Amino acid sequence: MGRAPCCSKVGLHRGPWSPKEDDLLINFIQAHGEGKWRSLPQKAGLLRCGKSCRLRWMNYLRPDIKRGNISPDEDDLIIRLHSLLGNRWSLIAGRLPGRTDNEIKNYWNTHLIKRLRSQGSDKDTNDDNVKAKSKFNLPGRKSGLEKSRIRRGSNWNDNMMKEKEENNGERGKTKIHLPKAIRVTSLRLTGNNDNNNNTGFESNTTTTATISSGNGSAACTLSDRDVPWHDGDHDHGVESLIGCDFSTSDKHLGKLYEEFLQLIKVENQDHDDQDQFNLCAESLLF
DNA sequence: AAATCCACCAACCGCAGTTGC
DNA sequence: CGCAACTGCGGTTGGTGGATT
Repeated sequence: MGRAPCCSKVGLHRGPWSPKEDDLLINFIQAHGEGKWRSLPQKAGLLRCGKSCRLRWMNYLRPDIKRGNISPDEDDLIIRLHSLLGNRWSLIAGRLPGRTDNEIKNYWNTHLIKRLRSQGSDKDTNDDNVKAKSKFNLPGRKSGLEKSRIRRGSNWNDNMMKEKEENNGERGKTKIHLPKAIRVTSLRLTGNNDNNNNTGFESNTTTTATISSGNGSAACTLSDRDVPWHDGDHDHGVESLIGCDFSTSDKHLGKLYEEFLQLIKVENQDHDDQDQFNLCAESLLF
C-alpha cells in the first residue's frame, strides 16, 4: 500500500509566503510552540501544508536564524565538514549555529562547488566517500541524479553526466581518504549536556550510540570518561570507541567496525588533519 | 530597449526513519 | 508486531533579479 500524501493539496496555498502568512505562523508558534506540523496550519488559520509550514519556520522564520553572508570562517568550516560528511547538510548545519541545512546546501551548490572545481580540488563532490556518506546511496533507492534524469526524460543533460565522469578522473587529487562512511541512525544521550558545550558532561553519564551499516547495527555505551574530548589533558577523539563491544555476528557490521578502526588509524597518523578528525568525530556523535 | 543568460535561493517533492496506537 | 501518521532530510525545481548581448 502506498503512502498517503502528507496533506490534501486541494485549496492549499503554494509558492512564496506572504508577510501575513509569516505572521500567522510566527504568532502561532510563539503561542503554542513547534511541532504538530500536520495540524498546525488548520489551527493557525493557514492554508498551507504542514510540511510547508515547518520548512518556512525552520529555514526562515526561526528567531535564531543567522542572516547575511557566510563568513570566511564558516566557509572554511563547511568545506572541511563536507569533506568528512559529504552531503549531510543537517549535520553540517548543526556545526554552524544559526545556519540552516538548506542555506548551506544552497551555498555549497552555488558557490563552493564552483570554487573548488576552479581550484581543481573538487574532492568533495565526486569521490566515493561522498557517495558512501549519502544515505541515498543505500541499495534500492534511486539517487537524486537518477530521479532527476527520469523526470526530465531521456535527453536530460548528457553534459552533466559527462561532467560527473570528468570529475571522477580527478580522484587522485583527493587529500583525505576515508573508508566508506557509516550512518549514525540514532543517538541517545543521558545526563547533562549544557547545550553545545562539548565538555559539559557530568560524572556518571552514559552515551549510547547506535551505528548501522544497512544490514545490522551495534550499540555502544560509553562512560563519561570515554566520551571524546572530555579529558581536558588529552584529546582522545573517536579512539575512545575502540574499546566498545561491537557484536560481530553480522558480517557487514564486522566489516564496518574494521573500517571504523581503519579510519581512526589513518586519521591519527596525520596530525595536519587532526582538526578535521575531531570535527568528524564530533559530528558523528552529536 | 528588449531578449537572453545566469546566479541565487526559497520552496517543493519524495523517501526513510521514528513514533504511537 | 504491523500499520499509519509524523517528522526530518537531501535532491531538485522554478521564480526572480541582475548581468550581458
